[in-house]
Amino acid sequence: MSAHRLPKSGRLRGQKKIQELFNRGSSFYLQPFRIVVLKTSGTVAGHQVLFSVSKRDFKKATSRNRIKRLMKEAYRLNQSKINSLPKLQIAYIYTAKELPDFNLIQERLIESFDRLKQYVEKS
RNA sequence: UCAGCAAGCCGGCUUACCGCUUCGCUAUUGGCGGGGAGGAAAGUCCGGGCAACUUCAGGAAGCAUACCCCGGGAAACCGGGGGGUUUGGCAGAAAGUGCCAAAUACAGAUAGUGCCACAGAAAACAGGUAGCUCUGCUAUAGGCGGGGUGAUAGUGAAAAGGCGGGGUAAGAGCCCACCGCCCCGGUGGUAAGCAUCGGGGGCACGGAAAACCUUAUGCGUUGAAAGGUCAAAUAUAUCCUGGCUUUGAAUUUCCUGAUUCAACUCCGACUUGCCUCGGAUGCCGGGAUGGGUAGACCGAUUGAUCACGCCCGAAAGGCGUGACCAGAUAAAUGGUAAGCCUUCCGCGUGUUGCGGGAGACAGAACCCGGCUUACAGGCUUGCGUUAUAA
Repeated sequence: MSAHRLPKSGRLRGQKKIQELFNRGSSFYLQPFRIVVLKTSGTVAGHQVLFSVSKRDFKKATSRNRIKRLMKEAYRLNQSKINSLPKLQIAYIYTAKELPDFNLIQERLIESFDRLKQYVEKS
C-alpha cells in the first residue's frame, strides 16, 4: 500500500465535525493559507483534512476547483511527514487572490507541517 | 489567387509514474478489469416530466403569447412560404413607381389616464411673433388701436392631411379633381389589419403601447434544500413488568448497623389486622411502542436517450434493429514529467532549424426540450469571381 493515498476517510466530512473544528479549533495564517486545527476526539484511522477556497475571491467554479485540487495533491504527496503526530482535524483555506502554481503550494504546505508540530507540543 | 459573409461540426492528442470516484469479479479492507464533464455543464429566461400541497366552481392579480398559411413538436419553440412596415441599393423626368437585399418586440393610440425635453408666439379643448389683408382714430414720414387669416417666413423630431385648381379683401376642405385617411360593399386569394375595384364621408383621427393600460388566448402554488424509507446516542410520552415503599430527631468519637420517639397522602378488599393484602402516587431498574435529531439509503441516472439502416422531405421528422454512455454530495473526473500538434516571439535564414512562451470560454448536482450569453484556434459546405495586389 502506497503512502500517497487520500481516500474518503482521510477527508473531513459531515456538518457537525466541521462546525466543531471551526468553533473549537485554533487557527493561524501562513500565506497563502489560513489553517484551522483541532485534535481528533474519537477513534479515527488518520488525520482528516478539508480544503476550501472562498467564492468571494474566485467567482468561477473552475478556478476554485483547480486550487482545491492543487492543495489536495500537495497534501497527498507529503502527508507521510506528519504521520507520527497524534490524529488531527485540519482545514486549509486559501486566502490569496491569484491563481497559484503547484510548486508554491507544495512548499508552503510543507512549512505548515512544522507549525502543526508546534501546535501539538504546546497543547 | 484571395479578404469577407452564412450555416454546420470539432474544440488539443499520446505515454509513464502517483492518485480520486463508481460498477463488476475476486478476495478481505487489498488485487484485477470497465466507466468517469460541456457545447454551452453557464444565465436560470421560457416549456415539460416528476413530487408535495391544494382540489367545488368562478373572479381578481401576476406571467407568457400576439399579421396569415403549411409542416414538425408534449409544449415552449423551430423550419418553409405569403404579406405589411422600415432601412439601404439600383432603375426612373418624377411619384414608395418598379426591381433587389436586409431588418422586423408587425393586436389596440377611434376604450381610458398621464407624458411629449430644448427651441418656439403657440405642442393636442390648438396657436397671431413677423408677414399678408380689411378697418377705426390721429394724420399724411408714419404712429396707436380693432378684426380676419394657418397660404408665406422663422423655431422644432413634429406646426394639426399632401398637391394642383377654383374661390377670396387676404386666406382657409370653404368648394372641386387626384393621392392619402376612415367607413361600407364587390372581386382575387386557403388566409392575412393582404391586394385590387367601386361607393360614401371633408377629414372628425400627431407621436410613443419600451409610461400605465385595454382586448384575445393559455397558465393552480411551490421546487430535488421536492418528497419518501430506515434510524444510533440523549431526553421525553404511553404501556407492560421487577424491587423498595418514607422522613426527621435521640443514643455510641466516626462509618455501618441496631434500638427508641415523633410525624406518615388517597382508594379498594376482606379472615377488620396498634397497619393483612392489592392498587394509585413517588424512587431505582428492565422491556415494548410512538413521534423524532445526527447519520444512512431511496428519489438518482433507461431517456420525448444514443448509434446504425431504411423511408418522406427543402428542412425539422417517421419506422426498424442494436446498445447502456458520469453519478459525486464540505461535492470524484486530478497532479507531475516527457513527446507530438497548433500558434506567437527572438535568433538564424534558400529550406530544415535552435531557444523561450501560450493553448479559448468554462466544471455536471433530479432529468429532458428550447432561448440567451461567453468562446483561442481549426475543419467542411455554400455564396462571393468584385475592391485591391501580382
